[in-house]
Amino acid sequence: MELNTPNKSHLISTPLSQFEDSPVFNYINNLSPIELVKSVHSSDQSLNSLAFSSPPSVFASPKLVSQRDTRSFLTRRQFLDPSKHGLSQVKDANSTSEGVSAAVKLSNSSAEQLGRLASSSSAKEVTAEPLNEQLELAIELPEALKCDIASPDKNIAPLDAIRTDTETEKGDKSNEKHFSYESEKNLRKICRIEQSEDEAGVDWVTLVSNVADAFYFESSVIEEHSEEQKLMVDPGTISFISNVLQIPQDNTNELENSNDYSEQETGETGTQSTGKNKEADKMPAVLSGTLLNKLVVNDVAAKVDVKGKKRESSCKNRIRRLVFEMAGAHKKETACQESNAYPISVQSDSEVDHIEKHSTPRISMLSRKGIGLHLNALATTSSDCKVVKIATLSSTRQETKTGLVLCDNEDKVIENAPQTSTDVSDDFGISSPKVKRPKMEHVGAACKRCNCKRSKCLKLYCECFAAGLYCIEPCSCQDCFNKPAHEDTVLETRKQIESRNPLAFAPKVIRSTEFASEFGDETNKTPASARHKRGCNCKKSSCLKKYCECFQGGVGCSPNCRCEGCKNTFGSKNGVEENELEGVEPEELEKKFSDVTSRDMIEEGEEEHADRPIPSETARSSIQLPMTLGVRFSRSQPAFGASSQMCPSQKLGKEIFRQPKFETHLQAIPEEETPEVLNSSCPPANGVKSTSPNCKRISPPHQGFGSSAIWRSSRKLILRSVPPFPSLNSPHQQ
DNA sequence: GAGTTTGAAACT
DNA sequence: CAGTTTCAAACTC
Repeated sequence: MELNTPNKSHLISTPLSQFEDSPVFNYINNLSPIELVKSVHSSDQSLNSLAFSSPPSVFASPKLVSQRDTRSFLTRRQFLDPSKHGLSQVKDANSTSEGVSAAVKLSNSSAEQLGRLASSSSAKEVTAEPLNEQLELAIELPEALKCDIASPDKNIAPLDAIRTDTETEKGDKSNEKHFSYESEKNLRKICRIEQSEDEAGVDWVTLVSNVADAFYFESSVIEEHSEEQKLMVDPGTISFISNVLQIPQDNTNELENSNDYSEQETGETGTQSTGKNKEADKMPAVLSGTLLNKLVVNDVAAKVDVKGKKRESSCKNRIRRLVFEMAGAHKKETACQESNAYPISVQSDSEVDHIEKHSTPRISMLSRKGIGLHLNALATTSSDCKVVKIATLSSTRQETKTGLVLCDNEDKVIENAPQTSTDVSDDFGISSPKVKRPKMEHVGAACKRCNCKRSKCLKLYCECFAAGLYCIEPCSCQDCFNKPAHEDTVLETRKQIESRNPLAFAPKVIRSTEFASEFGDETNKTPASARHKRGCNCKKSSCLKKYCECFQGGVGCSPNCRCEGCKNTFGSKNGVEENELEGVEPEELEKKFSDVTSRDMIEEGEEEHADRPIPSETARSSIQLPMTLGVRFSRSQPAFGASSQMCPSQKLGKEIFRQPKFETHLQAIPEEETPEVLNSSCPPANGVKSTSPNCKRISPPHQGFGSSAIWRSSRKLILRSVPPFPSLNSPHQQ
């Protein structure tokens, strides 16, 4: 089923061979590796890649350009094969910050790049670098992207090295071939993903064929229309495309095994591809652009061939659907978890193992991908989740603009936290066959199609908007502006809302299980481990219906709740207090109070905590208190994303370090305070997290999470990755 | 599917 | 900050 378009790829490939034969090519090959290396700029291969993809976008509006750069970059990665990516390695920092300039450079320096490829062998060796470094790199990568690649990151170099492995092969191949090959590969991945994830019976084959057609079409037309198309492309589309491409890749990675590192990283650098490849380079960029056009801009791009248009439209819908479905699948899992009290473990053992093995690369991918996952969407199931979260955050920042993701109603993410977990797993390619969304039914329930009529889906009333998702067809909304076509409006609105409440888009439910799971803690299984950030205000539902956000999130009510007659089955405010307080010593109580107080200070909307009994969770060691304070500061910062991101990560790290004790009781303060994003990282609601066997395992040796030391390292990474409060609003922010 | 209930979000 | 209104989901019939 893989690809129906072998012919296409074949056609495309021919030019490459010719290219290779060209004198220029030979010349490049003959270039000494050393020289080539000089040309290389470590940090910014990615930048270059971006530049390649984005050149056309230059003409577009500034926003678009910036977005495209990052997005296109991400997209490219996906398309590029590990083998192809080699070319990209070298480039780096120099090029970058300016996507356009970089692009120009690329074309000019193609020869150099080719030479680099030749020299790649040396670079390839680098690949061997320790995973830790890779992780760091991966994490950092997002930052770099955010920065527009301006700052060359040393870290990046390793990635490049990794990429290089495949480069040698690439060097020989023509860009076009790569492109075709990649597209095919991607398609295959998609198909696989679908198969694995989607049993629903989507017509993947058709989708694939369509996609392939689209690509083909593009390849043929790109040169002619690339610029126009790009200009016309809707910004939202770009994100969309990136998402689509990315998702498949991730999944594929899993499926495809070991090459994750090479692939992922290669993908990044690969995009740059050697100079030879101006054309080749273009291809990925073009693809991204064309896809966008096809998907979104069909209307606009009248210039495209009729054929292409038709395909585009079909592809568009399908692609979207694909994306969402995938996301939805993840969501489904999460949803299931939530609804069922987390019957489903997010990750199977195998998954965990896989993650461990490949966590680093994946993380990097995520960050690079800029999947556009909203913070809300972010969630992690296991320790890996932590990393993932970070990556996502970074990615979000990178993309700067949005974080918005098209949401398929069917698969709509339930709620931030829960959803995220699955999403993340998918991103990582974690979604192993085993993991298949156990409960589609739940998913359906979890997935909500908004039905907004008066809010235009631009207010938090809209679930899609609140979740950082774009509305899609399944939605029954009226006068919807929450679509890629209105990205500017959406971003603007989001910005406004964030200005009012920086955590408006943060996950509402904070879960402490993450850490606990890592520590092998099972205590978190109890709903008490998770809490609603602000608490509910129920008066008539007794917190026994979905009207109650706590209940809906599968968490017990906390002292923060102002509910009346709370009977929350996940843990009533009173019940929790009683239970937790029982056996607590006076000292602990004091501590709890202090924690609560600190918490209150930290949390914006929260009120009255002091009055209320403090849950045992809150009570921790005296050490915690300081931590909390630290978190607060971070939170005070403006951008929700930043605050959430920064705070949580910091908190987490601190907690981990300082309080190993928490293994058993990690929940309390830190959790609540932790930014939603972080929280979300944990498996959705209830129990998924702690309950799932995976959680225990989660400590990935690979990443080093297993040991506290590792954690430290992870922490470092996290901190790095977290930019100082990037605001979603400013797409330009890098 | 229409109408009601509910509580969060938005507004004043 | 408190009170009120608006809104859309959740729920009921």
